[in-house]
Amino acid sequence: MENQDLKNAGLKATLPRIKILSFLESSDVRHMSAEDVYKAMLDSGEEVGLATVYRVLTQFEQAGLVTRHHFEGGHSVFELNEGKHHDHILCVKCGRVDEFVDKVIEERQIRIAEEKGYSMTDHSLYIYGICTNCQQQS
Amino acid sequence: MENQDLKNAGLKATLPRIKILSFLESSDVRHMSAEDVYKAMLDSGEEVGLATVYRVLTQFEQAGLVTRHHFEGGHSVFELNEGKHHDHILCVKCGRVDEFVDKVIEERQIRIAEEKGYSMTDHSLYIYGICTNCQQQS
DNA sequence: TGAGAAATGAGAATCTTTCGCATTTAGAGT
DNA sequence: ACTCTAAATGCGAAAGATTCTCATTTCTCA
Repeated sequence: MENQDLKNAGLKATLPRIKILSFLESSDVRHMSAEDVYKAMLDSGEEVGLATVYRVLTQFEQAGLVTRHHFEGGHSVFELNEGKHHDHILCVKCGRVDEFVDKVIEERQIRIAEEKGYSMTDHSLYIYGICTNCQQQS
Repeated sequence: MENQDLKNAGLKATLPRIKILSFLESSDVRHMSAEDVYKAMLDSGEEVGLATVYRVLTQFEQAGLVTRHHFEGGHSVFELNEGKHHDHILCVKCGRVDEFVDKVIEERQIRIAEEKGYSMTDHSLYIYGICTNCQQQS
């Protein structure tokens, strides 16, 4: 039940939060902008303000329920955290997105932060390329 | 001479472009937002519009003279392309930026792209954290 | 069930970036 | 050097994303 997930995260179980969380969990699309979520709320007849969507997503991020990605074009997308951390590799032609995790890279990043005197809070790695399908076409 | 650099890049050698390029080349700060460049122009008494700064930086990017980075907070910074590739580690409190290169990570990335069937064209890696100075303050 | 704290909605505000258009300028040809 | 035309600029307006303000509503838990 979302109700409990929210409380565990230290958030009051309010209607907008429940609606948004359950929408994120039920959607097949994994990466959504705040606007996307807002529209989905309206479409399903819920009364939720855009400002609230932003607030809630930001809280979810801080609570570790979702991850925020800063893609090109100056807008962010949110992704539900299910399972473990991962990075992304995406096709510059068709937009396909795959995920991966690499222990070696994870470790090196921590090492680098240490060397530079930083206390690492987060990191983001995107590999851009052309996927198998698109290579065969051109 | 900037004049020739611009022509080589296929751009008319106009006053604003020359001013901006030579400013980028002479500054010790390597990462600057459009706003930073704009202010610098005003400070040195040049009459350049903010819109022009954006246009020029975008053209420079397309011409390969600078690289645009999408940092957190929804604003971009530009960096003059000199020398070799590198990644960035930045402080989420004060905005300080450091650079690094890690052979191991570079190699792993290529390997991962291969495994996933991608032909890698590019990649971006940002580590976020709190720098030495900011750790001591709070 | 009621009080107080926290959350929400709606629109205004902010911030970065882009557009539209009248005016100016670089650069090829004379 | 001089002129002409396309390209570039400056300015303010506009757009898009996100945040803020504050009056009103909703949770929580005693």
